[in-house]
Amino acid sequence: MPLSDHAPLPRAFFDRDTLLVARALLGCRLVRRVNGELVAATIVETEAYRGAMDTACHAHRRETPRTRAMFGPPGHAYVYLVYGMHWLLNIVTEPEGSPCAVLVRAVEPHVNEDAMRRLRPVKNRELSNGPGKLTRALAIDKTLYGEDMTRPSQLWVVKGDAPNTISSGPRVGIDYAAPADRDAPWRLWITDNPWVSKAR
DNA sequence: TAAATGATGTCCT
DNA sequence: GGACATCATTTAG
Repeated sequence: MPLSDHAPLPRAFFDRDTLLVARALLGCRLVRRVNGELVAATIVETEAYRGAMDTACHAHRRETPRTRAMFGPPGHAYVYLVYGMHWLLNIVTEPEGSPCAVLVRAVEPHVNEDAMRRLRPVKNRELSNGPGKLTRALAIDKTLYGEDMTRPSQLWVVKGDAPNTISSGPRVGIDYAAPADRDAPWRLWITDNPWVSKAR
């Protein structure tokens, strides 16, 4: 890949309405440098978590040590553990003080799929068709909490091919949220992409 | 200090 | 379709 393809998306890209960023991220490439190797995967599914007013968002009550990154400037990673075993990757959006983020729910291998398979040795699309699966395949965990993803050091995002069609629906696994937030179609995916996670 | 609870994945039937 | 693994974080007491 030419060097220009490695230029990270700038902070301004993330400093916008979260739903807009969640859309714009589809087709972009998540780039990871691990063990001296470069790996890239296309983002095919995202979810928008829209801050204090969104009862599905971890930051809707107040700032806590865990959610600190979401209150900070856009373009940083918000990584956390769910169910005691899975790391999930979010990218912080909107200005500092507005605790919003986009959850990356599924990716399609693009460059160096072998490295991903070594990190997560499973068959076919099981590799990265889910939020906890892709973090395993890209070696993303707590050590990347708060990482500045606008710098090409360990984890960043580069422009990709814009998808033809985008589909949307309710977010997954947020039964605890208020009905209006549960129903909001803030889960976005590339229509018909086979790497999209299975809906509940 | 203690208890409840997940922005999930895997294995079993 | 359902059970359950597994633990950091949060919230209650």
